[in-house]
Amino acid sequence: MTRFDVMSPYHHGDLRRAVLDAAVAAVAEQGPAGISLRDLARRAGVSHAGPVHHFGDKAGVLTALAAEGFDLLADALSAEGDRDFVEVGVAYVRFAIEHRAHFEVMFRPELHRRDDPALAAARDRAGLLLTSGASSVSDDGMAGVAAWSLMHGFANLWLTGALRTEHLEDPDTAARAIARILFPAVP
Amino acid sequence: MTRFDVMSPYHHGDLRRAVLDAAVAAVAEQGPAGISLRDLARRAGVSHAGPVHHFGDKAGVLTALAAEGFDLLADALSAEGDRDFVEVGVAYVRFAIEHRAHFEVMFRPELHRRDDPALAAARDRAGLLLTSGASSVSDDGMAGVAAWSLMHGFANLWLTGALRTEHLEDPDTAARAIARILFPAVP
DNA sequence: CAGCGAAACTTTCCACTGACAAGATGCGCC
DNA sequence: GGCGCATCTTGTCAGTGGAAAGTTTCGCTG
Repeated sequence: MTRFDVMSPYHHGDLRRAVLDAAVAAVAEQGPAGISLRDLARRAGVSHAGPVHHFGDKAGVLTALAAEGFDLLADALSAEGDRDFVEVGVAYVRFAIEHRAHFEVMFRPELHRRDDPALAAARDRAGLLLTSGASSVSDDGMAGVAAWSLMHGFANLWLTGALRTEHLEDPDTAARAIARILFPAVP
Repeated sequence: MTRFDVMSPYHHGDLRRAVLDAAVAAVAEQGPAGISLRDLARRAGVSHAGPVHHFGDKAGVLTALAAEGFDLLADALSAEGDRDFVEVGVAYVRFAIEHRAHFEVMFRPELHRRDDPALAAARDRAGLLLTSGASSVSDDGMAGVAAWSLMHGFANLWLTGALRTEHLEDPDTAARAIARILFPAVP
């Protein structure tokens, strides 16, 4: 970030990335509903209309953030391979917690443009990895829906704090435990 | 609602209820993030500062809505009895879809005051019904967490539209199908 | 290397929102 | 009958999203 001494107020360098980073920080601090486009501009060090050029409007920022999130999720899932579904499920929960800001925006369709091409592509890529992992277990695809629902629900309940009353250890082992309830047979 | 001809602009009659009803309608139309306190006031037919007296601020409205939602959920769950967990799970999903506005606000802690007494009481009541239903199946309580996660995740994925690609019939039968995967033994 | 068009960012402006303060009204209670 | 207080209104202010128009710099063409 040597932009303050060498660059003029125009041409930030990589404003798009700076705004997305600022959005991650802002969402982590105050939730997806509390973010302000002008605050993102301030964090990035540009005027309040700077981000508009790259994203169009506020929904554009969150759309880009969601697309980036689905790409990161697909990376995290494919890194786990397709061998054990339990570990894929644990990776899903770990992603939701480590990339909380992305995850929260990804599943808020009212906050972004769900027909955005980049978003749709990233979402389809992650969706394929999710369903293919458990489709081999059953035939009608319901097992895949159940597996996704289980891990998605646990991640959501954990993030919203609904499970804090239970004496759960870390989310990793808890996620593994409930995944093993659904898929007890590990070859 | 005969207030327009008999009542003066002051003393609405039941403004608290009118604002909550307006909030349900507004959340259903544009999501929990898009609602405006002034719009709720307009829908209820009062000035823009009318609701403040009853709810304090915007978070107060959503807190009251969340508390009402947990009460409705507890009613729906206890109406199903505690005999078959599968049917309790189906009732959970049905509630999420039929009372979508309530459900979406209930699990957005950043939108309301989570330490509100009425909200905490309603949430604890519903939480007790949720965990007790499946705790008899297992011993360490993990089965209860798994059951809640499964139905909560399915409801969320259904509401966000993430499952629309699959050729699922109605949510009721789909929810029953995945609940039976987790609890195959129905006495 | 000059200049020209487009991209990147700024400034200005408007309608709307949340929150607060102060005022107006009418219900209930003595 | 009048007084206190809950209820609702009006007025105001800072902050926000978005659009329009202006300014500066990049990069390409000649």
